[in-house]
Amino acid sequence: MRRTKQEVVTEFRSTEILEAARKTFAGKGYNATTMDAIAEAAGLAKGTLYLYFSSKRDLYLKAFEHGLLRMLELTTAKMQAAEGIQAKIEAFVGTRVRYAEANRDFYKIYAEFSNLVVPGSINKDFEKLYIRQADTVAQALGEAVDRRQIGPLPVRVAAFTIFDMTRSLIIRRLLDRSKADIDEDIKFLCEFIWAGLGVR
Amino acid sequence: MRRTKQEVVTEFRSTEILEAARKTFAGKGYNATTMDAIAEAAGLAKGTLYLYFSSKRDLYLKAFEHGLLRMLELTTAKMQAAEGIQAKIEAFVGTRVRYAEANRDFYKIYAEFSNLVVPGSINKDFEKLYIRQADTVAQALGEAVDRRQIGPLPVRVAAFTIFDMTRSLIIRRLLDRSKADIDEDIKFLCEFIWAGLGVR
Amino acid sequence: MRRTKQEVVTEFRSTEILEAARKTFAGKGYNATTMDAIAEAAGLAKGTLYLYFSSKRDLYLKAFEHGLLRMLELTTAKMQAAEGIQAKIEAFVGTRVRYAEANRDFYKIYAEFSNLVVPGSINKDFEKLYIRQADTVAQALGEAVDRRQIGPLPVRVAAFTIFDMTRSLIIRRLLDRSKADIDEDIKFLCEFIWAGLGVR
Amino acid sequence: MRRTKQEVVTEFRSTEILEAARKTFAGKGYNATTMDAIAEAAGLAKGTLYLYFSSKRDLYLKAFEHGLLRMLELTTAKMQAAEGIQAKIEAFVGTRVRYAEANRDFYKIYAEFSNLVVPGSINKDFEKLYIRQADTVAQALGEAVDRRQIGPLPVRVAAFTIFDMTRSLIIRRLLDRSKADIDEDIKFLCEFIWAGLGVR
DNA sequence: TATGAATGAGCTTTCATTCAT
DNA sequence: TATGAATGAAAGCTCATTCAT
Repeated sequence: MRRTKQEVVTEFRSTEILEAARKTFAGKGYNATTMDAIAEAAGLAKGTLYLYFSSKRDLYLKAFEHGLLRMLELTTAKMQAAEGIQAKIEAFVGTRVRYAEANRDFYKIYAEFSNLVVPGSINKDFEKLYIRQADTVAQALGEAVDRRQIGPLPVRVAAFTIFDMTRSLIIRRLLDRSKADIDEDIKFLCEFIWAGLGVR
Repeated sequence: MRRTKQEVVTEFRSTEILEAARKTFAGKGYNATTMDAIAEAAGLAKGTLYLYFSSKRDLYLKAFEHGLLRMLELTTAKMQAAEGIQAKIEAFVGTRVRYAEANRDFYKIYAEFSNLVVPGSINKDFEKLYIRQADTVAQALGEAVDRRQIGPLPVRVAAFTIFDMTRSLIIRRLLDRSKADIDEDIKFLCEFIWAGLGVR
Repeated sequence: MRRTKQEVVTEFRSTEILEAARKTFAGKGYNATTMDAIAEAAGLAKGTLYLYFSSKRDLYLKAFEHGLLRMLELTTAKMQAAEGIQAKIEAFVGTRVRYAEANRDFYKIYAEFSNLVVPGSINKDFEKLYIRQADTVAQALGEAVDRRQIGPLPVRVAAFTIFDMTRSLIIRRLLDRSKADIDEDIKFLCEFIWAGLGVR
Repeated sequence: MRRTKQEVVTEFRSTEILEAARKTFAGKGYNATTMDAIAEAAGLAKGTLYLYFSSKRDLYLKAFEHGLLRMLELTTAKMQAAEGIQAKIEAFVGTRVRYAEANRDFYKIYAEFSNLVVPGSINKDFEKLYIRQADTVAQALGEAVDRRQIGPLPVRVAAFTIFDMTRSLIIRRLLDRSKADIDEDIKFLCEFIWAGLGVR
């Protein structure tokens, strides 16, 4: 029982730090963010960060992981709840765009590395997550093909495409390049995707 | 005439340095690349770099600019040569994907900052270029709408979408996430886009 | 109480660094002194200096400021204690020459910039101090004139002259150009000044 | 004869460079002046400077030496022409203050190092010149004492004092600390000195 | 557990000097 | 003689990480 208490405290601290890290990284980007800045944002001493995270890189990854997993879960849940491939795609796009909109800090972190071509230590960790996320779409598409809801198509390629289109929309919105209403943007993208798939 | 000789030498050195910079930046990314590394790659002393470029940032931008402008020109040329919106889109996608494939170094540099959400001094320089590139598509779409070749649609949003989809494909290929043949990938994307636009 | 302990340690470090800086600057001059050299003299790492002082310029100024203020205070105090303009001038000259003699390191730093004609960022900081110091003499002279202790004279010009003569003597001694006893030098200068003033 | 022609050309170039160096050093000070800047001011290539002067330091010294020697000659000549110690002192002060006023560039260079206490390579070269200049006054004072024109006094100390007072006045004027007319300033100083000497 | 002072490798940039032309 | 491209040592400053308290 006492052990649990320990854990609770530890988790509380961790969360606190991750929150501060998220904000700071989102505001300035990975390189321009200093451990000092994160520590200050967390109201802790710099050394304390190292009690909970082994390095800046680790902290960055963890700060990002939490939000990513939540987005993943949310997306999966909504997609499962949806009936039919069209609804599932709408669920995928809509959930993600809205989640990013509601968690701009998180997504800014994500965006910074999400299509970094340069190999780097951080980069590798993202690869798996990327695949995993795209796979949720691939699976749905595969099922739809099996059920003859849509014609045959290269499932993985299509999934990647849909995934990337969604991410691009999100980034466009984050950069204020889109002045449209969020629902409009989502609607346009979904129809675009749907039409794109339909032809096959 | 003598002046010209000077210029030739200068341009040669510049090109040499840009080449080295391109490779080094592409291999390690902006932050992890040191001026030392570039100098070594160019077979020159570090100080020499500063005779041709005023700062690391400048060198980075220039290394990238050349390739970007060529890609832009190439794209524009091919699009103008193409008849009809479908052919134009194919020209856009095909030219860019092939160019990136043939100039992986260049595109890796480009990718690093192309969707950086974090505000930074370098970032701003990219904004204009991004817009300019997407506009080539927007223009073509606009004309096509005017000529009733395609139905009415939000031209700018569609242009951004097409632009982003192309970039995403390129990055996917750069990251070896796509195992498909390049022509296949292009074909799939073009059809997807075309179908996506057609629905409207 | 704990806070105080902190402060004591911080002040100790600061003093330590200032001491090292003073010696190094005095030995080599501002430009030839490197932060590395100061760090080594202080027995600390280079980065540590920046925990206490924001820049080389800041460190220089602070190293110099302390001594200057003490000299200023001392001079003012001794002048106030003295009765009559002659005694006040003697106090001014004597205090300063003796203080400089006892704090050669400090004065060497001071001398480097004390009459720098070339405009520079550091230079400006000295201008005010110069004026302030000369004004202590100007005030005393003004009072003496009011009280008819000395005849009418251009108070500010005279003050600057006295101030500069004192500084020149100090520098002469610092450069070992004077072989005379310190009291002799002071006596000669005071009589010279006094006679110079008397004529008017 | 041909040799002479050579020399003339060489001297012409030297003078040209010295002129440029003088201006540049005067404007920015020794450290902030780059060889590039001097070369540009001289309308020559950087490498050319090294054909005439062995180093930056050498150039600096030479740029300064010329003006100093002229000032020395002028001072000596005027002093010799003057009758009586009072007139000689007036000649000394007046000549120098006016020369400095007419050659601000030169004097700014001079001032930068004229009372630099920090030992440095440049510094030593100044020592001899300083002594030599002060000695012109010492000599005149010595003669005056011998001829009973003034009472006995420590000749060297007095000479240094007069020399330094003159320099201080010049610097004060260069720094715009004096708003007085040049003749007024000279007159005040001469009277001050004369009275100072007279008492003995 | 929490601290934050201390570290020092590493960064970009400058510039006096050299030397092949 | 004149050039100016090339050099490379050296500078000031930053910051992730450590560790004694």
